[in-house]
Amino acid sequence: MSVVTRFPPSPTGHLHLGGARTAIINWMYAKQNGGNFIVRMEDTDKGRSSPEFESSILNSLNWFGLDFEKPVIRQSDSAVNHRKIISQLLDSGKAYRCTCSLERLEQLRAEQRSAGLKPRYDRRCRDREISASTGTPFVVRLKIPESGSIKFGDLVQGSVEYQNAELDDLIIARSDGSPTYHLSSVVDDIEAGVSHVIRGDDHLNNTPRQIHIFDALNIKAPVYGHIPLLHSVDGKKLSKRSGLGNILSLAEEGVLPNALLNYLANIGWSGDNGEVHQKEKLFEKFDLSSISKSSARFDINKLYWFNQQHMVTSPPSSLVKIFKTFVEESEKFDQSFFEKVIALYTGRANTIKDMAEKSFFFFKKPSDYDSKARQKFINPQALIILSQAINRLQNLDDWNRQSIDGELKRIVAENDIAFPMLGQPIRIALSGGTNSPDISQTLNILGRIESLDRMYFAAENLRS
RNA sequence: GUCCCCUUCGUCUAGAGGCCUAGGACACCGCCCUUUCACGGCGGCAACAGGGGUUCGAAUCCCCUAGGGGACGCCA
Repeated sequence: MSVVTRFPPSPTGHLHLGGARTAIINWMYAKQNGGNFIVRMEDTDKGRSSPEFESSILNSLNWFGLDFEKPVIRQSDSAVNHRKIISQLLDSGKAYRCTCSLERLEQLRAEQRSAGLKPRYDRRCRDREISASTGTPFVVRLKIPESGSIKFGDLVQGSVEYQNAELDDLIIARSDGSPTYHLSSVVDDIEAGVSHVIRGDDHLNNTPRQIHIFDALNIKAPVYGHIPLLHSVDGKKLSKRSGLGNILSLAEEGVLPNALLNYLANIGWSGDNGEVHQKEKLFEKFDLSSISKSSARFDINKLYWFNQQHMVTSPPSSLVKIFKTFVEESEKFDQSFFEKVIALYTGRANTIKDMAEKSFFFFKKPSDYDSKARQKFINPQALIILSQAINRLQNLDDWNRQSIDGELKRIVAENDIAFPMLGQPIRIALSGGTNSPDISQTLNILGRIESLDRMYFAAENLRS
């Protein structure tokens, strides 16, 4: 049997982290087993679905680099098939028409609840043989056996058993004839030959109902795997409010897709001992059956750590494009300049955005000087040494890291001062503050003209 | 309320009766490296939810309690 997994978002919102995780796991499972991964838009809720969300979700998937079968299936396209199946179920006596009103259902639930029972449909219409031409609106419900149980093996949860007595006769068609989620989901899975349904464990309770639909259709149910939900830092279910409603916002911060992928795969699973891996390596090692059954919290710090690791191992040239989006007037600088700056900063930043913020002075003269830094390192003597450095660097034969470094060391030795006495004023002149990478590297990359210009300007303006 | 699932350092987890003085990773703290900021190296802090059993022996098996999550829609 060939493996087919699926990711069925409803286009009623952006792709959030929880959804991204189930998508990734489905994708990995398919890859691991040489199968196919399909994406199906569950857009039957016309009121809430929108094309904007649909493309946002697809964009997110593409950003991750998860390849899925084309074209993307749209549930609304198979409405005819769904209706056919519904009448087939009706004809075979596996389903029945129910004319109970919404009001009655609501009242029934209220009564059951107050009696300490689980709210369930009481099957009043089950044996009433209501015809299609009754005149009153009706829904179609599936006949669920009143006794016995449904048992299935779950890739994550292990062996799961539900008593049929806990279930009620679920609605498979609304009074307007349209199919409900359970039915369309099952029918579409059959249609697409889905072999493995891997989804959030909020669907675990739905599974016995769906298996009953498969049974009624005389078709073998797929293999299930219910992964625990991802929670936000406060332990609650992830929501748009927690700021993680859209994974594209992480992309905008400069989180690398592979880093997020790596992090997401490592939640609830450490068969890999938390190692850093690129996408291709990840699905070789990932093991669905060893994923934890308890829900996990999203930890931005760990994500940042993974991101840094991935930045460090990525060739700087591959980061230029994203990096540029954070730099003003980026067209003024060439590719190799970007690469040099990035190489200098990969180990010093959590995200590309962070990197751009920390290295801003490579692209823009500092507009002011940090007052604490001034106080600590700028004094008459420091200014004299700075001027001396300007002269010496101006006349340096070669402008490269070694020659600059050698010259600076000579100046320090001749003046018999500690290196910071020279280094920090230069740093302040170049960057506006006291934090920067290695000073000779910084001078080297910034270039002779720009460096001297900044130092000269600083020597003049730091006087007061 | 009812049904289902879960519970090991702050967080993610290792752990399938003796290998556990409970291991790793992130975060945090300290030291080293160092010319600042980082990286890196070394070290530290820190957990078996509680209570009963079973057993020579329990983080691991059983029961109860508590806490957390999910589900109970003519949403998906």
